[in-house]
Amino acid sequence: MQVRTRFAPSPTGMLHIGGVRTALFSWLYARRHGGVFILRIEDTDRERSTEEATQVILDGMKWLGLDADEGPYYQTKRMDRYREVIEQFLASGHAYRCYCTKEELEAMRNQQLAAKQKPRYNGTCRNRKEPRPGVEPVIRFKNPLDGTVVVEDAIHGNVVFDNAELDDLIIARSDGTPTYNFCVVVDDMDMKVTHVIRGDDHLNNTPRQINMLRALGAPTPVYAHVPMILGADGAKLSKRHGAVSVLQYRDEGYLPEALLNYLVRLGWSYGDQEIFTLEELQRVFDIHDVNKAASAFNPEKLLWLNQQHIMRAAPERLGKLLRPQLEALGIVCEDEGKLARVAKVMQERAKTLKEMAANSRYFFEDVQKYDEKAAKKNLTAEAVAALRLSGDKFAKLEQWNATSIHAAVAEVASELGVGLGKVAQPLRVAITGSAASPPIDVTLEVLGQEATLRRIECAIGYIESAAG
RNA sequence: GCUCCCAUCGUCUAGAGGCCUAGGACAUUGCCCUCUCAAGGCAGUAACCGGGGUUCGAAUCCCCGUGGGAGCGCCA
Repeated sequence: MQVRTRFAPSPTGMLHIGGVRTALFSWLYARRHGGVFILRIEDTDRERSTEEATQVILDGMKWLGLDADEGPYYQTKRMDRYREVIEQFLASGHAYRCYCTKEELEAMRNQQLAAKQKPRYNGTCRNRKEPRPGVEPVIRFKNPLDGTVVVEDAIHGNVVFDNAELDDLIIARSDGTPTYNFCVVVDDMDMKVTHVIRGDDHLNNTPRQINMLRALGAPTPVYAHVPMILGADGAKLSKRHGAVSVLQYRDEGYLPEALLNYLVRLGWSYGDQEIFTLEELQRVFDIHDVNKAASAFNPEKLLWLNQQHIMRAAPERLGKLLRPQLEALGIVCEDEGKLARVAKVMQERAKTLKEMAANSRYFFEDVQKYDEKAAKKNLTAEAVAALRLSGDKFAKLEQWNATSIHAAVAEVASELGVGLGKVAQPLRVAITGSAASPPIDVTLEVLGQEATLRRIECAIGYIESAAG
């Protein structure tokens, strides 16, 4: 039997990392088993669904590379089908019209709550024969009154629910529109979903869905209720830490494979391995190995993983991704070769592409302003000799590469009788404006001879004017 | 309130009764490497929620607490 999984977000809020992780698990499981991954947009709540949220889902999935084999399906386009099944339920006696008013329901609720009972519909209209004038009825599913439902969950094992705990849920509102739990059932059946992987906040909905599936004579899928993601403080995920659009991670300079790698390790592990490529994950991921407990989102580990993936990424690709980050800083560079060279020397010293861009300015524009502390320490009167001699030697270099530059710097140091640092640091500040950069030789190589000489002159001028 | 779920370092996790003096990773501290910043290497601090069982033996199995979470909508 072919595995068919689905990701079924509702576009009522922005797709965030919690949703992405369930999507990832579903996608991985389908890929691992050569199955089909379906994307379904659950937009039956027209009030709260937004075009923007739908677009974020689509763009986010695309950015992450979680490609769907089928869909996106939209529930709002399947209304005729839902009506058809409701009619079928009504005809078969699995559902009935309920004429209780919202006020009556509300009163019942309050009464039950006051009596410390679980609020449930009491079944008043279950056997009603005649309509009630003046009331547009809702349609309820006739849930079995006794017996138990066992949810066979791939993560939690068997979870048993008493039917007596369940009530007759509304499957169609008085305006005729179908409700969530019902639509899910019809969709999962029609789309032949074999594995329902979703957040464990849905575990309680599952027995109702199984009962409806049975009433339809449809097979029950394998369920896997994955634990939720908590905020860094252990509380519910909020905007402060992670409940933001996934696209924000792209804009902040995260690599999709890093975000995915981070999320997959939340509740899942494979020995002691921390860093995975997507190809590896597709090979080794198994939903049965997912933990039961919720886990807290840790931005620092995400940052570390992002850096690890940046270090492993191809410079050409990083260069392309660096470009928009630089543009956000007002730096335009169309030279892809140079962008790749910069990325190559910067890739093990940036946790995000955004940070890489911010620390790469000097490769693209002359130094506007020296870092105060760095200048005070390194752009001193004593440093002038080293700068001047370096400049002279650099000017004479015919081969401009790290090896020749390194040799020149070493010569300066030995001729002046000082350590390498006494030459490299002033150069670094002169060239980059700061005390931190890749090794001075590769930095200068990427920068180019002309700009190097210009900036050395500039720094000497700065020192002399500061002294005078 | 009722039902369901969950519980190992600060965080993510390994752990399927003896391999546990509880392992790895992030973070943190120190050291090494070093032209700076990183990266990397080495070392350190740090956990089985509590109580009862079962067993020769429990982080692992059972029960009861406690704590956290979810659901109980004409929301999804």
